[in-house]
Amino acid sequence: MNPTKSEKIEDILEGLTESQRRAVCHGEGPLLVLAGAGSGKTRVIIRRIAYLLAQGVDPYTIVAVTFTNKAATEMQRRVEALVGEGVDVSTFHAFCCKTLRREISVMNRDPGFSIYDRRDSVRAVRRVVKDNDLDTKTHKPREMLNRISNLKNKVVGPEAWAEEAVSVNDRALATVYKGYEEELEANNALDFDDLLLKTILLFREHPEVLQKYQDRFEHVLIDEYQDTNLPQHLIAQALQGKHHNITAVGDPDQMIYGWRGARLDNMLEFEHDFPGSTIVKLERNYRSTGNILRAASVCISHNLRRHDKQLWTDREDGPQVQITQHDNAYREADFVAETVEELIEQGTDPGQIAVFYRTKYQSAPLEQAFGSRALQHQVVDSVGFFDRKEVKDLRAYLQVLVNPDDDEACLRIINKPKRGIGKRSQEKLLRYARKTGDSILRAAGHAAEIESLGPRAVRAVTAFHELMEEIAGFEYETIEGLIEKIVEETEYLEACDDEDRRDAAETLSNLMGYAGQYDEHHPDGDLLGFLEQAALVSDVDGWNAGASAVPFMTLHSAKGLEFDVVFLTGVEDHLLPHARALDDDDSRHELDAVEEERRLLHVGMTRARKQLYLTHCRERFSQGRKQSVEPSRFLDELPEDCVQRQSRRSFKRAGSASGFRDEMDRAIAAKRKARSRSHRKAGSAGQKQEKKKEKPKTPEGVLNPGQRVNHHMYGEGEVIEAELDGNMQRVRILFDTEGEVQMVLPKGKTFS
DNA sequence: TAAACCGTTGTTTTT
DNA sequence: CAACGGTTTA
Repeated sequence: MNPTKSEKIEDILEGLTESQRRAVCHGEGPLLVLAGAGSGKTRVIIRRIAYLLAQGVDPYTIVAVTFTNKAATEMQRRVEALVGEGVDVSTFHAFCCKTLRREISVMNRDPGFSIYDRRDSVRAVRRVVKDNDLDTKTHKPREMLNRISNLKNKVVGPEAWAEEAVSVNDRALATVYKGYEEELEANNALDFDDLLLKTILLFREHPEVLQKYQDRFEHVLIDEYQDTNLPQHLIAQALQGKHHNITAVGDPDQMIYGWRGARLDNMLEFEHDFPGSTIVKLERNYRSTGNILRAASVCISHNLRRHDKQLWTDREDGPQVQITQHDNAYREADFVAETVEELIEQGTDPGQIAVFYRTKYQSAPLEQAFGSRALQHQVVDSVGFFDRKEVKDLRAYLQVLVNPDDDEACLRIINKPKRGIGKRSQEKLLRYARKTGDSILRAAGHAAEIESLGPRAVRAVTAFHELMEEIAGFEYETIEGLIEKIVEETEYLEACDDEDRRDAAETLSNLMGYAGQYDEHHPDGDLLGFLEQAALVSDVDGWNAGASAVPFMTLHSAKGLEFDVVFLTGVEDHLLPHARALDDDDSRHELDAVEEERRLLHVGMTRARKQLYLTHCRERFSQGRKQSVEPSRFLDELPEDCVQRQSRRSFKRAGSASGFRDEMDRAIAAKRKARSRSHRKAGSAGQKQEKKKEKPKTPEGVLNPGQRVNHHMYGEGEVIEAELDGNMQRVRILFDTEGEVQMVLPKGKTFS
């Protein structure tokens, strides 16, 4: 057509192999790309979108789906860089959310719906269980929600389940399921599963709506197809129903969300579900060195339920995979920090090193070890941030503004900060609201008419209602500004304990910062959009990949990423594979569960380009007790020629009960020393400390505000703030030349 | 009847 | 080790 077109297409195909090209240039009809780890699958999707656009396809007719928002923005950015125009890329949940906001009114639901996270859902289920006079001990809300979620993932609604339920337990579940759905509807809320499910129902019950989308989407592209569940598969199927141009990319060996309903069958039966499909296999790995790739391939080859696939590389062998054993998690963390320090000194960019673990709580010792060496790191855990109580409180205020029917949110904030509306009054309010069919907020407006409320409660509830009216009337330019106003108006911070206030203030200022970013990037965004984004974040979304800091993340979050150097910690039985995968009381088969854990390890290993470290401990604290642990059974399966095994255990000195000296020992010793010193100095001060509530503001003899320090990297500076946090002290130091730095040190440790 | 207190519980991974 | 639920206190 025009002269730049063929140039563009040449650019787009540049550097691609034959099979990658076949996928990128595929014409009409369904396409399945079976792409092994590191075989360039994301690249293939991006180039394929770019290729379609270069062919003159209207971006509006393309829908692309990724696993996380982060991957979505990244994909959009990279397509734009190639072709100069982007397409809309989102996650399944975000896509469904957008669609429902537009269309849900045909199902007689309000488009301003709230999105409930797991915690909100558990609370709702608990209320339903109680309302039905069921015992929360025998009918645990968490478990019931899990079962409900599983049913939703199988597209089994409450009515269908009620027909199937025979046993007492199952019938109770049917009751709760139905009640939970009613509760959601009354609150005008959808849970995560509903975003998918209601979209399916929308398409099923309103063919005219479905047709609109089928007409529109000439091309449907989906990444990480191995982790899609049944509802997602059905949505994909529905969307491609007219043009049949679906591209699904994935790797069955990287399916790690089976517990969330991911179905390998979506890929394995792709040809059946999408007649006339083409399959392209990508088996060449461009990412990892030979040793890493071979070790990972051998690892995954131990899975029985698997189609054989041989990944190959022509890259050099590189260093062997290092497997090290340590005494405990602190020494393990110390080893990681020490090695990272060496790597950085040798010129490795900290952002090209990553630390993975199976469970989030494993991050604590690592943070400590990195903090004490002043190594820049970031714990990738956005969801954790949005789970903080201050953040959830403020979000609930905003949520009630947007959706006054949301009783869950309203109950959360009705007495936060404390304003004299206790449990009893809340119950009365709730009962009244149920009776009249009003929301809690509306009921609060008629507090005086509720006979059971005493005069004091009536005053408190009315005051709350007036406060909410006031907030609803706020004029605001930015969401950041709105949050600030709410914090002021509610005197939220003033009501916090002295001890918590600093933390709360910091959390809220982070929230405002986040809101500020939203304001900036979404000039015409609204509160609804902000809340939606906050509700649908994934952990990695908050990771600043450009920062020169070592990311710490779970193996699940690591999917789709790659780094030069990878540390995989806690490779122990009961952690990886996790204990929950080893006991078979679950409905899922034990073998399946263990194989999923093996895939998880495989995902972690294949993230590494050049160097891979697998670490495990002899002992680990779990449930507050020290327990001896065994190396992961998976480690035995690795081929000896690719790995180097090493014990990094400390030897106990003869005659000494505490032979090895690690950070903990040193910290304890320093603390003892400090205490005895303060005993001498302040006489009874030490005894006071033994009493219940006398938390010392700053640790004795360690770092105190005002103190001058000298750090081996940052030089001289002054301590601004120091506070104890469990076994660590968090300090803020203003360095003379380097500016303000926050770090976490083991209790009792100074660095000069 | 609100709020502080205490014991028990259950602890993977996440859109 | 936290969050929740029940119990005591004021």
